[in-house]
Amino acid sequence: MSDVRVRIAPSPTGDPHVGFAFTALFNFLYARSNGGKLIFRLEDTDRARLRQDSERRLLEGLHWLGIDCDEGPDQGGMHAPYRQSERLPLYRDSIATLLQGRHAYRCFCSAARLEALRATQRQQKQTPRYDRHCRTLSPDAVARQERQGVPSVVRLKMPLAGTTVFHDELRGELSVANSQLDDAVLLKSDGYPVYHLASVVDDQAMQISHVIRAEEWLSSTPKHVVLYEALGFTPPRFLHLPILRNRDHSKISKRKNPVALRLLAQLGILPAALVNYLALIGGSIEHDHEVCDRDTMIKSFAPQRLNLGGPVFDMQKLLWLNQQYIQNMDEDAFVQHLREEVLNDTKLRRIYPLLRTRLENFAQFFAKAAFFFDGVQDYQAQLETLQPRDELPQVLADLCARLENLTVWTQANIKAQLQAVQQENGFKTKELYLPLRVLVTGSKDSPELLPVLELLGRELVTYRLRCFLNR
RNA sequence: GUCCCCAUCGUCUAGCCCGGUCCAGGACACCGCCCUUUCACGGCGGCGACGGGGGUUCAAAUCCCCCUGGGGACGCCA
Repeated sequence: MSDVRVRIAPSPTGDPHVGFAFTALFNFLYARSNGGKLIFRLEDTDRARLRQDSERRLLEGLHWLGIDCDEGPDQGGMHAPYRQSERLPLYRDSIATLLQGRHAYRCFCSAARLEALRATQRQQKQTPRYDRHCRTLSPDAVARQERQGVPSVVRLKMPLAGTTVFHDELRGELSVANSQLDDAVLLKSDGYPVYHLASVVDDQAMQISHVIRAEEWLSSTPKHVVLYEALGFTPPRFLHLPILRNRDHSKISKRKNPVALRLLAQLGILPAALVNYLALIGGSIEHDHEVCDRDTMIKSFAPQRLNLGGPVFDMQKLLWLNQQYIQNMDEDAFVQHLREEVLNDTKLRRIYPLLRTRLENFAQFFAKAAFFFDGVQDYQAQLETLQPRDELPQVLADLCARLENLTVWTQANIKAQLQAVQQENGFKTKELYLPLRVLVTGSKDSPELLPVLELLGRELVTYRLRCFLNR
């Protein structure tokens, strides 16, 4: 039995995407190849950005990928609860300890003041940083403000001099001058902890041995190390994973790639192929065995092999791998997959009302319903015959953004957005609906638009719009 | 702007730690040929990279420094 304990710790703010899958997979492989434990922890300390069914989707995403955790909110464990919103007392205790040990202080600065401060600093080309206005407040002054009910946060009192050194499993010894570090907020005025505090406290409490997370956290690791020490903890080992990129090398985004796991599934990607692909670009498998099953992956897993340059997410190679997997399926698996994932009853029943009046025979089903199944539509020729208005791209970009932010994906809500966009831009109904129909279904001859949009789902609709906008 | 990380074909990478076997190997994509009534699969071949400059050394993709380039962080978001 090993004492390796790693965690997957997403925040429930949206749909699980490939970056999440990449980090999750690496943690999974790390745990399984070392006989360790994998913990799922929900970092739900931001109630403003919290999305209702996000937790469920994250769990579904992991399940789809075949990444099973040993402890988590759905299955429990000896360090329950696994939702940070249910662990508030723990963070308050830590705050009390820090305050008592003078490692932290109360700050009464308003959001407006901080914003103004940052604006000036930016303007003067200085590093935006808290000016430590409240760091030297006298106990009396603090007590007075508290009595008056002025909202406050708790900040970490960073050492002013010296250097913080830590070790990254892939990069070796890293260090940063303490003078570069900010007095970060640890506890928000709503009583919820900020990521830095919550993750440090929980990683300690849950006896996490290795913090494996994306590289965007690398620069805040010194802060965490100071926190660990202020709390009297020994820091875990750190391993920072490169960030996936778009073709232009920017941080991967849904704007430029089909990143949502649900979308990838809709595009017909097998989870095993995705996992294989992520392991491949993550250096997790031996390069001369590109097609690699999970057991081999676990057996030959060698984190040191990981390339530190952020890999470009290459849909073409993913599709090639997917093809390999389909090719290697036996007859039963092939038929079963088609029946359960592609042409399942639920889907057919949803298509039924849209298509039943449009078929002269059942052979036409595949031609007329193809756009429900295929990823990319060949719309070019059809679109040209419509002679769309020049403003169409901007209008559709606007629409796309609106659809993305729609809280609930229903026909009524979609219609409201369509109408708003149409009115604001002075488009006739036909001028908007017809091109939209062609872009989304590949044809003018397709079922009623709103039900189609609803059925296709947000991911696929916005993906197809993006394909047009990025063309 | 400040700090941090990174750097081999268009993309993913092998090689780098322990310098010579590398005029740099594989995969995707692309191009050509073969197979094939077609297309795909498969087979064969082609195109294509050590970012630049200084060192160290008999010898550098490999070690060191500088530059350049790319990325990330700088929120009462994670």
